[in-house]
Amino acid sequence: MNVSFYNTMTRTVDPFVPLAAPKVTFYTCGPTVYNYAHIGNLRSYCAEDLFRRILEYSGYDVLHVMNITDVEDKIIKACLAEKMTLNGFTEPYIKAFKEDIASLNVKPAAFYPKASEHINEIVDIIKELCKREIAYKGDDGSYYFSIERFSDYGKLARLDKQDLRAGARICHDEYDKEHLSDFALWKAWDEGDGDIFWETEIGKGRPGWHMECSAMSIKYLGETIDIHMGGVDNIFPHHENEIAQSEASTGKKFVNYWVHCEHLLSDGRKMSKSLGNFFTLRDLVEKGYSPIALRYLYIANHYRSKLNFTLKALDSAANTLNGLYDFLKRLSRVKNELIEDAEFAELFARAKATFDEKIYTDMNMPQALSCIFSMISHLNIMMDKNCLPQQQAVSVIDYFMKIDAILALNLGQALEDDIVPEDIEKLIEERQSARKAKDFKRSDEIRDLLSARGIILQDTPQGVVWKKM
RNA sequence: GGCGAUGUGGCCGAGUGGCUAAGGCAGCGGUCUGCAAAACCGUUUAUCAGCGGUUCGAAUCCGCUCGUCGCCUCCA
Repeated sequence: MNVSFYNTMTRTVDPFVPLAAPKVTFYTCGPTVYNYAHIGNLRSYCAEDLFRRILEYSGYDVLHVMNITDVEDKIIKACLAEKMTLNGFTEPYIKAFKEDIASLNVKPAAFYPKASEHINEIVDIIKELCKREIAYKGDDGSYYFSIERFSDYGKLARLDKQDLRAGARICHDEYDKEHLSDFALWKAWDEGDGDIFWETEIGKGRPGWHMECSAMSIKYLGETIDIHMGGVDNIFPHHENEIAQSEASTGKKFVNYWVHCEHLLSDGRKMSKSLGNFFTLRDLVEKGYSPIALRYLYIANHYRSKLNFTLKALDSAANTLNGLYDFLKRLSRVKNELIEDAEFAELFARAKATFDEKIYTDMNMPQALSCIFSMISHLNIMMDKNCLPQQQAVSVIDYFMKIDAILALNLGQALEDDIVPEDIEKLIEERQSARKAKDFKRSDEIRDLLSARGIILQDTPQGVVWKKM
């Protein structure tokens, strides 16, 4: 199956052709670690994870690198205010970030390079850009990239250089640039930076924000990579600048495919603390939501559409997820003998083919899931009629386990045999005896007792089944 | 101010020229049950922000209006 997806550079859905199949080089912009990630940030990381998992599902071998921005204005300010070292300040947030994405079943990247540990690589690129006379040193000792001297500037965001200059906001503190839209590659030290600086061949200071992604992408993945992904708000200036720095210094194309994830809104607005619609994953977990329900909410919506987050939508996602678990449990209890059923085979094959087609066409998870739910409904009817053979139920379960490599919704957990404490087993038996004897007072007592322990009983025609609340 | 995106049933959201506008959640009805619950089945609610236009035909293309969102120097 051929994979295709929307490339921001071409603005079309393009067939994916990697440089050296089956290997795929994949770079994503990571967090700036001065705070906890919010659920808008996390949406991007989940979309990237889904993207990677789909590529792997289709047979590619993905080498994923995600940078960690640990040198930046806000970080420096906070560090100095709290009188901490850079690492001392950022490490807890890096740890929290990795915990957050792990709880969302985001696969770890192969490398998480930090800006602060790649100063040499950054300086080398700046030196190269100076040698090629594309970068210049300002009077303050900072280095800037001249967009005038890079003819392709603006090709990703489709901005015109003339407009950029005309539309740029007035900058009061950066007189040293030749043009307002030139951006900093290296920021010379000033008092505001305290003891956070590096002594290098190009002077005392720190890297500009855009440099790290160019340096790390080139170092870990090569001068030209297959895919670079991130949030839409990074298209300009961040990704545009990455292209400029990288291509101007190597003379080669930087990235073949650019993929961007849309924003998350909260209650129809941009998230902000003052509106009370600002959430971190930790906030939601405190409210009793499972990170996997949030993951479901993310992947059930197309990555290029804005997603309107509400607690009601998250409730809905959690309910749907429980429905999936219930369905799998029900399948696992099917014990019928094999009977020939051409209808099932056709239904199942069609659902699988549709699912593949949808995920491989610009990662259309909403439609892929839609076809899965239609199949579930058919299979439930077959189970209602007692005409789904065990062998087929098992093959459906196997399939769900297989696609969970993409969905990562812990579907396997639904099938794990819960260990029933003996006393619960006994109580269930006692209740059944009481019911037979029509001692409903006692049977209801037991039901309430178990309910208080978080056990829900289901009296089905096939017998009593229980599940945890 | 400049550029761009978007507005689909109670909610979340697919669908970008043509079968009866996916799917999920909620609601309602039913099956099951001693009664419930859970589970499952069925199902009500949309002509697609408003107005105008193009077309044999539009949610889907064009124009205007209104709302929301994003980018325009470091925010996923």
